[in-house]
Amino acid sequence: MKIGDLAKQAGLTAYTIRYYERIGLLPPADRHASGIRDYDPKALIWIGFLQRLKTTGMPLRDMLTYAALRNTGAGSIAERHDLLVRHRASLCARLADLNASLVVLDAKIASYAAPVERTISHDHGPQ
Amino acid sequence: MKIGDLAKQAGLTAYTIRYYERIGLLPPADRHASGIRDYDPKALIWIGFLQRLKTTGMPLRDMLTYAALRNTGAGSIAERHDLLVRHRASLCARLADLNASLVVLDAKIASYAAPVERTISHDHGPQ
DNA sequence: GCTTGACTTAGAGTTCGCTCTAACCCGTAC
DNA sequence: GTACGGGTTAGAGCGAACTCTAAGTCAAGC
Repeated sequence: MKIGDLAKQAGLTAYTIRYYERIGLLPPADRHASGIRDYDPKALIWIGFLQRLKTTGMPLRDMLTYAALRNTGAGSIAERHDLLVRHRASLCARLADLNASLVVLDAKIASYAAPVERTISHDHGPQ
Repeated sequence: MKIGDLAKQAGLTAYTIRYYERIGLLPPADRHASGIRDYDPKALIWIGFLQRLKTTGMPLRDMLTYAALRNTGAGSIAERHDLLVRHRASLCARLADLNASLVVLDAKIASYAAPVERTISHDHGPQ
């Protein structure tokens, strides 16, 4: 699987994949004789997980930490577990924050909705 | 109220407040005779709302649109309402996405938790 | 009357996460 | 055998949202 195919399937660009490899987020890919990167479809699973971490707001440097631990093998499982638990906590905090913001937003929308009707009936209404 | 006080109360820096004024997110502040910005405490309410929009992922340029509408007065209420409704939808989408990610994260954590216990009992456990 | 510290401005610098360019190579189809 | 559509590299550029610097002004306290 060439980099272009992997990129398409992952919803990334080839630039991004090379960038991830460069900073160490993806392991160096196997190469064809001519130097072209040749990916195992399993790479998609790892990339998918990275995308999850990303959408939940984890910065690349923390993903790097996680990736580095992963490369050290089973001995780092406890540390990886802890890292994810900490990330889970920050995700929950953000969820709570966003839910609170949703309430504020709804209140604001409601406060606009009523006056809009009044304005319409004053300015353009049937009477 | 000087810019430093406002900054402290809003949890921003004076740099950020001047930046917001420069790009049009905050109205030009009143000035002392000597040119120093003199804020009405009401500015805090507006800044607080901007921070809500920010934490819910609205980019500054959309806040600028909203601020510009607000400056045109009551005639823009319907538009402001629509802008917030659209933002609400994107917030809900993000909440759904994050909740889904939380499930994935929990699964991953669970998959680590079991092996960790096994590892502990093999390597350092009482038996 | 001088120091201190907060203010002013324009504009440069920083961080993050890409995104692209330039210059090159290489295998396949026609 | 050549054009094309990929691939390769190092490194520059970008957009967002600040963050800070430089050079200067000014008011209050000692």
